[in-house]
Amino acid sequence: MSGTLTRKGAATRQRIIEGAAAEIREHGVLATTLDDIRGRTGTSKSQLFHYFPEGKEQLLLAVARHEADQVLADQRPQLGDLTSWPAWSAWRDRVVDRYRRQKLDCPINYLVSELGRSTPGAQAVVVELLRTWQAEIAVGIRHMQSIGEVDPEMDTERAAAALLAGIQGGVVVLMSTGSITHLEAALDAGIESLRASGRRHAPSDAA
Amino acid sequence: MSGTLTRKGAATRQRIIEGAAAEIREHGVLATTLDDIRGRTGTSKSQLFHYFPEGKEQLLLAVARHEADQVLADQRPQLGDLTSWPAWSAWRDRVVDRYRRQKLDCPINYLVSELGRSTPGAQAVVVELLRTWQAEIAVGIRHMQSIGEVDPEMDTERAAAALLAGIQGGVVVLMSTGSITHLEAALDAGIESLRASGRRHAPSDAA
DNA sequence: GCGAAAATGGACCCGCAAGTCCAAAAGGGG
DNA sequence: CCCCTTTTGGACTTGCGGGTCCATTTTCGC
Repeated sequence: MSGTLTRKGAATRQRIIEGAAAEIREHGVLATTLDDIRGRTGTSKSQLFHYFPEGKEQLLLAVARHEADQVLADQRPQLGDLTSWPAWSAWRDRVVDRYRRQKLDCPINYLVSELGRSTPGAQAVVVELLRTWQAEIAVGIRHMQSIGEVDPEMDTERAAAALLAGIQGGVVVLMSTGSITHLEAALDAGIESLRASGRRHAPSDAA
Repeated sequence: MSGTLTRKGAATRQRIIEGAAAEIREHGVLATTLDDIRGRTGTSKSQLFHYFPEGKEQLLLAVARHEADQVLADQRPQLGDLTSWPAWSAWRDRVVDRYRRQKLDCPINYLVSELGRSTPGAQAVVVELLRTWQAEIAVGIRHMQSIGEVDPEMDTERAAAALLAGIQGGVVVLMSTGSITHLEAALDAGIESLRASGRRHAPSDAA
């Protein structure tokens, strides 16, 4: 893997990343060995090191990037279209659904707890994910302010941060206990808080 | 370790747990080996297995219990006394402070992501911690309802769940990015939401 | 103080999983 | 069709870390 990459090579590389991601989702990073990945993807040890010369860490980082992209992709298009209360509600349902389906894993959480500490690269991936996520929520809030549905005095970034924190915490609780109610409660509370601020400021019936 | 445990033995056992906890807080579970613990606590391999015959997992579980207790202990007495808005504020500060100090680790988070999946015991520890935590918050909310500071119609458990999720998420973000603003924002938003509900329902000046 | 039980030291074993190596098999441009 | 590059297979090495064992010392009830 010195610059050039055959069509076949690129496919293999991608297969490795996706296979590794799946394996990790099922069994956790800790329990996932290169041999597991090798077995699942039908590749050989040399291929793993051919495409990821720096070893496991590099592979995990690639997986992390892939999963981080996925997290946001799974919220589209709703996340990019928070322009009415029904739209917010649709996004809320989308998020809940996404995590309800794959309750066991959170690609990002292990990322933080295992790679994050050691690898600066992993840190960066997570920071970027959270930054983007929060920014998109903030855009939505600002839009609601512009149409008079949210208190214009509200600190947009801080509100977005609180909502994002609620989501993250909801996911953590989901992973810990298997219960999705915290995620739902956090999302509902966050959104309701936005609506309430709007009603307080300029009571326009928005339902 | 067959039932009896000398005074000295008990001390050693405790030293091992605390040393292991510290080691894990500094370097993460993944990077902590029995030899690290042995070195740090000035013990020998045989002692580790003497006190934790089932091996590393048993030791980690003991550490988990210890850390879980610590989490709640660090919030006392404020957590048990959420009886006025200043008290809520004091608790909020206490939580923020606690996590500001040890930003790197969250004993519970690794617990979830690494032990949780494999060990049913670890799962139980976390569930219990979250349950207790939420219950105490709920008691605080109910008290505020009883003195007319929070909307009596509010679903107490759900509100407590949302607040708890915000905290957890704030901690996760802190660990990922090193920024504590999310934790602060989540706490502030959650508490403010409670206060707002009270003002809406029965506007008694509570500042 | 004496003997049993507990506590300790540390050498040793063993398996697993990351990483290395080389040689063989596509693949693909000219 | 030829040669060079990429891709692949899989055996092998190596180190690390969990776990075992036994001999020795300390503790403690009587």
